[in-house]
Amino acid sequence: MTDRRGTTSPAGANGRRRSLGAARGEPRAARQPLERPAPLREAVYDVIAEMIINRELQPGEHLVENELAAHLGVSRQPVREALQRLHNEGWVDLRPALGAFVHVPTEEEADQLLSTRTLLEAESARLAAKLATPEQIERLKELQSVGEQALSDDSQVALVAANAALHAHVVEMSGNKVLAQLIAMVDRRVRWYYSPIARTRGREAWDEHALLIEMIATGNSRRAGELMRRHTERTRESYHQRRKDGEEQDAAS
Amino acid sequence: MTDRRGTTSPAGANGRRRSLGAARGEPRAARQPLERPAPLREAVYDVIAEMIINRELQPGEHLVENELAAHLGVSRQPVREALQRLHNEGWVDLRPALGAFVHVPTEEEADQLLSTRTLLEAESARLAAKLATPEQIERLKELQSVGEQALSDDSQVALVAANAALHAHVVEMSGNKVLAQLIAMVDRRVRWYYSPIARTRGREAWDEHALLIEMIATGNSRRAGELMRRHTERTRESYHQRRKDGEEQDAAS
DNA sequence: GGGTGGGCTATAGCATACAGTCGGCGAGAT
DNA sequence: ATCTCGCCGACTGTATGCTATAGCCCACCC
Repeated sequence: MTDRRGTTSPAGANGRRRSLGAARGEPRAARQPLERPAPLREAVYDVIAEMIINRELQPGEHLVENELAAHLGVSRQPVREALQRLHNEGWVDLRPALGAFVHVPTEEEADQLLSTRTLLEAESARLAAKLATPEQIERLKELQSVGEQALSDDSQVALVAANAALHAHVVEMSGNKVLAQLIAMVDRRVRWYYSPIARTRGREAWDEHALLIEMIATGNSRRAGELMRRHTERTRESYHQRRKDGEEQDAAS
Repeated sequence: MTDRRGTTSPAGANGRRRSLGAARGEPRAARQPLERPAPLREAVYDVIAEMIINRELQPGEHLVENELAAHLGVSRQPVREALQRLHNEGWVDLRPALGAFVHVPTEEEADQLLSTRTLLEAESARLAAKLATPEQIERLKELQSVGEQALSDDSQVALVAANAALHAHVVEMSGNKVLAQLIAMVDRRVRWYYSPIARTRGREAWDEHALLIEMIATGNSRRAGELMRRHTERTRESYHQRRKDGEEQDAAS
């Protein structure tokens, strides 16, 4: 200890774990003085969450700390911390003395997530209609046209992104950060469950969006909330429908 | 340390924990429901959360890992993991390279938590009325009388506990685990904010409970939801009222 | 042949060690 | 006297080491 200047060998502990830096997209060559360290655990969290969402890690799969650490080029410590956080947010189950397993979604859970989301999103729309500023409404309309464009282009990826952006903006307009936090949590998991079965509802959904924006713009909070409720409710129905279709398809094949 | 399980075992490759296994295993069929070691991090989490709730740790206070670890007789590792979880649940802020600080509640945040709670609790009451079984309704009435008893005894502690138990049971009756999880999260923080300012509303609140239970028992979901909404809304109002009173008192003193 | 217990291996949980960074404080310069 | 710069202590972030446990395999017993 206290070997600050004198004995610090310059050769020790330098180029390591750079691969992760690249993985989380750090194209900068020059550094800014204000640049925060950005803890490794954050990067690890992002990577693992990503792998879970796009099914690189299957539900039920055992996540071995050593493997992940080796794979990512870091020690077990940041991996553990990332797993903790993933656990808190419902992505993985942590069985004492056994470790982390990718959470296995159940149909019941998906349904509860979807209906809870309906509740929260409807409230956010209601509040948004109450508090909307002209700039925010303008922004909403922009996002709507982005979605329309994606629809014309028939670009699923862009459509999903536009949809998320629009909903996120409504949530932000509600001004309720607690609500926003809960929606963010629920929403990500919804997307995870939902993704293998269905994509956006397309035309129909964006027509509903247009109407919703109209209500928000005119400050009709009651109808805005109601519309959003129905809107997300339909998404829920389409989830069940497509899941059923999927089963039938499975049975047929 | 070493006050947990007997940790002074010689690292011998042969003399493994035979004796302990036999002692714990006992004959057959006796136990082993799910006896798990219960990770240290859990215990640490509970202790720290408790300290935050009852103001042993003041808002804004810097939580130094070493101090906590020494105080609790464990290493920094479990402490760090507990802090992670506390961060995810909004109890502490984690500033990179600076460490953990007890979250400083703002009035805006308290209000948003209270109104979000209103939304969630109302929904849980609505669902509870829809799905209630006779046994659950019976249990509700029991809890109500426990509350009435506490009211007669003028026991604040018992009253708070009874109130929490009743609400928790309604939530459980809703059958929606996602909703329950969100409410649990929001509710604990509400209690934290609320506790220094106000206690339960007493008589009034329990009259409202009685009516609510009536609606749940008769399966009137619409009115049950509405009642719960008003019920928690009044709690919110009383929060603002008492906070204002407190300010005036502060100014006067 | 089937059940049972011992031992082995892999892995989580916890502890310790090390390195980098932040903020403060004081000595020296202006 | 005030400002600046470099040193220092403290603490976090990361890595590594150690130990106990869970689950499995196989040998052994019935």
